[in-house]
Amino acid sequence: MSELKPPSFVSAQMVADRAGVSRSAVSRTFTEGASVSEATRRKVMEAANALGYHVNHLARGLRERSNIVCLVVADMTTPIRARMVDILTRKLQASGKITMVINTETDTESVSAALRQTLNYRADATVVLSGTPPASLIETCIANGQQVVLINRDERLQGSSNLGVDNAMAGREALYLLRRAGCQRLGLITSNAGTASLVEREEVFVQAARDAGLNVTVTQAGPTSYQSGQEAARRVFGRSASPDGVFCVTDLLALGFMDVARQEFGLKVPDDLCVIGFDDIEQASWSSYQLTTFRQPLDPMADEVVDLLLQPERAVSERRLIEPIPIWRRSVRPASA
Amino acid sequence: MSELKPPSFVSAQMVADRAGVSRSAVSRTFTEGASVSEATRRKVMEAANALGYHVNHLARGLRERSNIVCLVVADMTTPIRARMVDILTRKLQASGKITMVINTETDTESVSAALRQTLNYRADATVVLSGTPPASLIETCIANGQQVVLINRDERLQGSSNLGVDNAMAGREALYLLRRAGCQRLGLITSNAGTASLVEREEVFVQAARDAGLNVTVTQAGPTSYQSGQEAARRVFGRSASPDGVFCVTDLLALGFMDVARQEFGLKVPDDLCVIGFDDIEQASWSSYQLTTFRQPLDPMADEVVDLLLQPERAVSERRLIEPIPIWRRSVRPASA
DNA sequence: AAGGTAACTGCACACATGTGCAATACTTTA
DNA sequence: TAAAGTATTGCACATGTGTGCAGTTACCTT
Repeated sequence: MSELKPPSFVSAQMVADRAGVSRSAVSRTFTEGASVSEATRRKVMEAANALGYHVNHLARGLRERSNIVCLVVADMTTPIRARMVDILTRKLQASGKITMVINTETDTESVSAALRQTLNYRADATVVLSGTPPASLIETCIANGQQVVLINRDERLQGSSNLGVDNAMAGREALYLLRRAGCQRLGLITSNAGTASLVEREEVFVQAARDAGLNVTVTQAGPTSYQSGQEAARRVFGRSASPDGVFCVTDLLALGFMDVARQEFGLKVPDDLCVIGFDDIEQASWSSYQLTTFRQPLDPMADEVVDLLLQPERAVSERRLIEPIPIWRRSVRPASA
Repeated sequence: MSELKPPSFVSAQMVADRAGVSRSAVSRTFTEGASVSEATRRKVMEAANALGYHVNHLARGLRERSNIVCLVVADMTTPIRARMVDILTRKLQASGKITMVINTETDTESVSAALRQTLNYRADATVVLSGTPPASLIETCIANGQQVVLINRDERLQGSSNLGVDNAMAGREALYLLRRAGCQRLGLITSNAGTASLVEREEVFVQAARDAGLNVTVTQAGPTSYQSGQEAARRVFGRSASPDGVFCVTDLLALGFMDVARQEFGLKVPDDLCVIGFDDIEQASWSSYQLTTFRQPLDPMADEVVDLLLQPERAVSERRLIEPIPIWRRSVRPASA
């Protein structure tokens, strides 16, 4: 569409001409461990600085690894996602990679387009934070020698590395905490996202309750957000048999739920109502909330991702599970009254 | 350090061989508007799909524009930054660009490294969301034909496009709202970040108050965060002559400030204390806060950035100012009692 | 001083692409 | 049917690197 002139960058040849050496000398000057005499190196550096030369990583990427890692992510404004992107880009950078962010919707078509971009730019690896990539494209990535790491998507896709938090543990522990607090009528709040992680937390919680002879009212609101949490609370407390202990599969849901429960229904947390979330986003620690929750250990997870990328042979297809960390705050009573 | 084999991608030559045509034919098949017969195009597409071929954008980037845009950003977990990154990546993608995110600290050394990466990857353009890039590097970028867009950094750097919100307007309006609410003792809460934007909001507010014959107590806490807002509140209300109306240069500061004022000092908002923020992050609208604030119109700003990139001739060095939108909520009294 | 060795340098190739130019195949017109 | 015109194709070049290989230089040892 646009016939824009490409930017005119300075090439190694120009530097070589100015320094009066061969282009190879320039290349070697900028290559770790290559053999160049101190004299030529100095001449080259001088010319390079004068001209403002910077090695072209695109061209370099033609011969060897591109050092590009693609990050496929949706819902980037969600606090937990923002933190993950932050930490990942940081750690990837620190290990010499550069991050391309592809912002998708969670629908498959959109993710497919993202995966194609990954291939177009010859990324060494693709990290998928959200959405469900189609198996066929994953295979293409892997066939081309790319590494694929899926985070918190537990669809087992052949050849990709999987990494996620132990949702089952959170579901069981949440139930334990609520029971210990003496809650009689349990509730579970989830979104309609249908992500495997969310579903797993829900199912384990409900099953564990059933095993203990307790019933759970499941409420499914809209997308994973504060507003959905509010709406869920209005639905839950707008009728009889309202719960006195709820597990929200996400902190955002929990915070919206708490606000409506307190402000619109006059409930006291944790006296009348105990609330547990999941993620440990920053807002959960704010003094208005003090939400008991499970922290996703993002730092160790990101470390694990970087490790996988640096040592591809470690990339077993078996799923790596990381334990979430229970964060005890004041939205749950310590023991039954 | 690592002698990792580069991924083995399928090239246009392989497709050509399989389809029994020349490599040019393959190239033209994937080039908009090039001349290829329907028959060969079909043969090529078939071979390409069978092999899983994807055009190498790195190689393409050698001859023409790379379509890469670098986003230099710090404090990515801040809600306002996360939203900006989200919106920008989205819009850039929609206009055929791909985004490289470079996560920096705000210190100059770190930003310099980021700018060098930009040059290494032959980005068409660099968008700086945070930090202050050194003028010399900006010049290098521009000399190489790159476009540089600085957002909310009003250091006027020669040749770069500048874009930001009208901080002065917000400062003046904040004062007006507080005075109309009948506030007598004004306070201003700021961070120690020292960003030009923050400083400008502060100075305009203080000056406007002075012009009206009012005094303002300025409190400078730590970095721009909820915790700094809390700390500021403890400092402010822990002594005599505490304010009954404050302008916090950032929503995060305002929310922390409000929480401590209400929970630790028993103040009622807006009855005893009026609070105004800036940014309109999502949490400002949460029912626990209902913060009156000024919205950064991120969508129009991002549109403007994309426009600038697509029409470089529009990139005047003059600064583009966008008006923040006053968002009226309940943290300020509508009129004096 | 001769010979051997180690350090350095430059040539040429490979990497994957887009396109100008000339050659060829096909279609239309007189 | 021939000529003229048009659509398609392939060659070869250019883009900027890194590196194997061979050739050159400097230095050290005997």
